[in-house]
Parts: sequence; C-alpha cells; structure tokens
Amino acid sequence: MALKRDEVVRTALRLLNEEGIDGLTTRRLARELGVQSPALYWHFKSKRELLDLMAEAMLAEALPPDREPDPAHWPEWIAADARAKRNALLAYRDGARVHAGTLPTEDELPAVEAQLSALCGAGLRPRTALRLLLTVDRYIMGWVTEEQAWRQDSAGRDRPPFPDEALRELPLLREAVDVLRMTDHDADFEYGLRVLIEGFRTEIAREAAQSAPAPDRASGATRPMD
Amino acid sequence: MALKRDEVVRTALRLLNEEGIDGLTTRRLARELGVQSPALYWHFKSKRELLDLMAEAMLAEALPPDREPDPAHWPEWIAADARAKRNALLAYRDGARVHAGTLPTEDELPAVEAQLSALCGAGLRPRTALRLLLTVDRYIMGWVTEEQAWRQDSAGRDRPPFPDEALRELPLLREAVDVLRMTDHDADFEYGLRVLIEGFRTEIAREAAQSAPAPDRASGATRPMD
DNA sequence: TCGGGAACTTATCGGCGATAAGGTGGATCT
DNA sequence: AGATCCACCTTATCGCCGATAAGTTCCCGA
Repeated sequence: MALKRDEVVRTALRLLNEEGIDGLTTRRLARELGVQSPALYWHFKSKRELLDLMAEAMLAEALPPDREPDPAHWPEWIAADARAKRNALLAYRDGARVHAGTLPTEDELPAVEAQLSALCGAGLRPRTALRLLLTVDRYIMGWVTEEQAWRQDSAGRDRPPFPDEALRELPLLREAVDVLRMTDHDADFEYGLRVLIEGFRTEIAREAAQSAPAPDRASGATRPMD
Repeated sequence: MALKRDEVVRTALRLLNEEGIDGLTTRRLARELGVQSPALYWHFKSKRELLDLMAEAMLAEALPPDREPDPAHWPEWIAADARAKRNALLAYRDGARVHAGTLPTEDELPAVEAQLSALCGAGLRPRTALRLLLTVDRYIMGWVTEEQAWRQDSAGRDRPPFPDEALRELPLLREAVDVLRMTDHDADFEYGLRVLIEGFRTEIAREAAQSAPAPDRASGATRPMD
C-alpha cells in the first residue's frame, strides 16, 4: 500500500525529535521511510505543507477537539488550554518553531468559535475575547520558543551561556542566570499565565463597571467589535 | 578603506527590509556591497554572527543604553521599554525572527541589571523581577513574530487568509477575522501589555501582603508600591 | 627594497528544496 | 488473456545556499 500521508507525518515527527528542525530534510526523511526524496512530493506539494500537517498533528494530540467551554469558569479552561498547548509544543524538539507561521486548519476553527462564544457568554465583548485569546496564545508561543531555543543552546552548542567574568559587577543578573539554569520552567510559565489571566479578570471587571452604569448604549443589540 | 563591519551590518539591515529574511543571503548581500560572497567571511565568522549583530543594532536604535529606571514608576518604564522594543522589531521586516535565538550582548547586560535592581527597589523579590522581565519579553516576541508573519502572509502570499465559506457557521470568528484584517495592532498590543502589567501589579501586592501578614499596617515605609 | 598581513578573489564542496521525465506493477476494462 | 491506465516511485538534474581552501593584490613599516 506504499506510503500514507499519516505515516510520513508520524515519521517526520519522530525524526524532528531525534535531529531537530535543521536535521529534518526531505532527503533524511525519505531515507528514514526507505524511499527517494522526490517521492515525498507525490504526497505533499511542498515541505511547508508537511510542516503544517506536523504542527496540526502536534496540537491534535494534546487538545481534544470537542469541548464545550463553560462561560462561568473561563479562567480555568483558558489556563488549562494554555498548559495543554505549551505541553504539546514542548513534546517535540523545536515544536514552537514548527508551529510558528501556520494558520489554523479548518478543523480547528469551530473550537476557536466555541471559545469566543463562551467568553462572550461570560460577559466579554467580542473584541476583548479575541484579544484575550490572541494575547494568551502569543505569550505561549513567545515563551516556548525561547524555552526551546535556550534548551538547544545549553545542550548542543559550545556557545558560552554567559561569561562568568561579564557578570562580576552585576549581582542580580548573576543570580538571575543561576535561577535560569536551575529554574522550574513549568512554575515560571504558570506564574506568567496566572498573572495574565488575573490581569484580564480585573480589566474585564473594570470594563463591565464602566459600561454597565452608563445608560448611553444600553440597548441589547449586539455590539460590533470595535 | 575597504569594508567595515558596521557598513556591512547597515547594508544587511537595508537588504532585510527590501527582501525579507529569506532574501538575505550572503551572495545577495555581497553583491549589494560590490564584493564576492566569501569576502564577508573575513569580517564575520558565520552568518549567525552577522544576524546577531543585526539584532543588536536593531535594538540599539530604539533603546538608549544608559537609563536609570525609577523604582517608583516601574509600570511606566516597563511599558515604555516594551513599546520601544516592539517598535524596534517592527522597524525591520522579519525583525522578530532575526532577533529570535540571540543571546544578549555583554553591552546590554548592565541595562538588564539596572532593570532588575529598580524592580527590587520597588519591593519585588529578585525571582519575581526576573519573571516579570521574561514574561513581558516573551509576550513581545510572541506578539511581533505573529504580527510580522501575518503581515507577510497577507501581503506577498497567495495563501487564502481564510476561506469565507469555512466561516459561514462561525459568526464570532468571522467577525474576529474581519477585526484582524482592519484592526489597530498597536492598540491590541497595548491592551495586552496593560493587562499584563496590571496583573503583575496585583500579583505583587498579594505577594507583599502575604510575606508581611503582621498586623502592622501603620508603617508604609516597607510597602513596595503605592 | 622587501616581507608581511589585511582584504579580497576564484574555485569548489556538500547539501538543500524542488522539478522533469521516465519506469513499474497491480487493478481494471474489453 | 491482453491492453490500458494510473498511482507511486525512480533517476537525473537545476539553481541556490553557507562555508572553506588556496591564491592574489596592495599597502605599510622596517
């Protein structure tokens, strides 16, 4: 039955973990599959398409597609989804770089719609709901990208992490670097995430307090996102 | 007088804006400088080193090196620095991708130390101060990376931004996409940044309240913030 | 005057993503 | 049974990339 797209994607993900994104070439992948590299172009129109499918598969593993987020507890599932996404990206070497620059698949759109809907059900304006999702998402991407870049540097490279002598007169920074070396990234991510969600909670409360007592736009008509 | 490193970096930055990061090759850059491509390797040991210097130059343009951040107003200068960094990255095509994966130069370290020092002067624990800087920085990187990726997609590519027909049953998402198309990215970034800083402010207040649970609220001296 | 090094050239390497064109084997049609 | 077709793969090749090796030019100081 020859190759199947799914088998190629799975092998590519395994290879990604073994070699990193720079080692994931069409020739290397083809060798792993026991074919010649142009054979891959029968199944994928470009390497970009393969990377997109890899990114999709990564996230699909961690984010079950059909959930009904509860408006009443949005901070909880926003945080849970954020953790799940981070874990999904961390599960593969250079996962964040693979994911970067991909647009959501059509299959993923309904989940986003459900999230927006639940947030609006919690009283957020659509624009605010969108901003919340985008902000959290970009925090995750920025975080994991740096996390993985740092991991790669400290592991494979001979690059000087920080010259000790440069930190002589910078005690706080020296301590910070030590912290970075030993730190519990999970806890640090969690901290920033909590701060972010907490900030949204108060911001939203302020928004609600501002817009509720003002009688000027009290009509129930759906408000545009502006 | 031949080439100078600085001239090469400046030309590389100009070329980056004209061609994007994928068009920035050693041969193209050499052609722009009127030399052959191996000549560049006299001045830089690798393309990575050139990219590092480009990243450094980008940020140096926007962040004056010698400032004395005021502990009393940390939210203000944290926000101001964040805006400046975003602007610096936005000033060049693919600026975020160029910056990604670079370690801070030795010249940049004292500024970080000063920031940490000011935050600690505001009552933050060193660990919290570090987390704040990291969190904000990663938010910026994540944000600008996506912002520039999206800009490139919508400009150069024929990729369908979103198939209209896929959004038929997803009204909130459709509205969201419209918003993304027309939206004021500055304002959205600003919103997330404000939320983040606001979250840190309350989180820090809670921290302080926990660590000093003694009933003496009379002395405001040790109070970190207003 | 001449040695030496800074700054560049030409030639070349191995590897990359991608395309063109040709082969092959099994299912299907008559 | 034999012809046909096409899904799937091969071989050959293209143009580009970052990088290195080795040779050339030319200025500067002793």
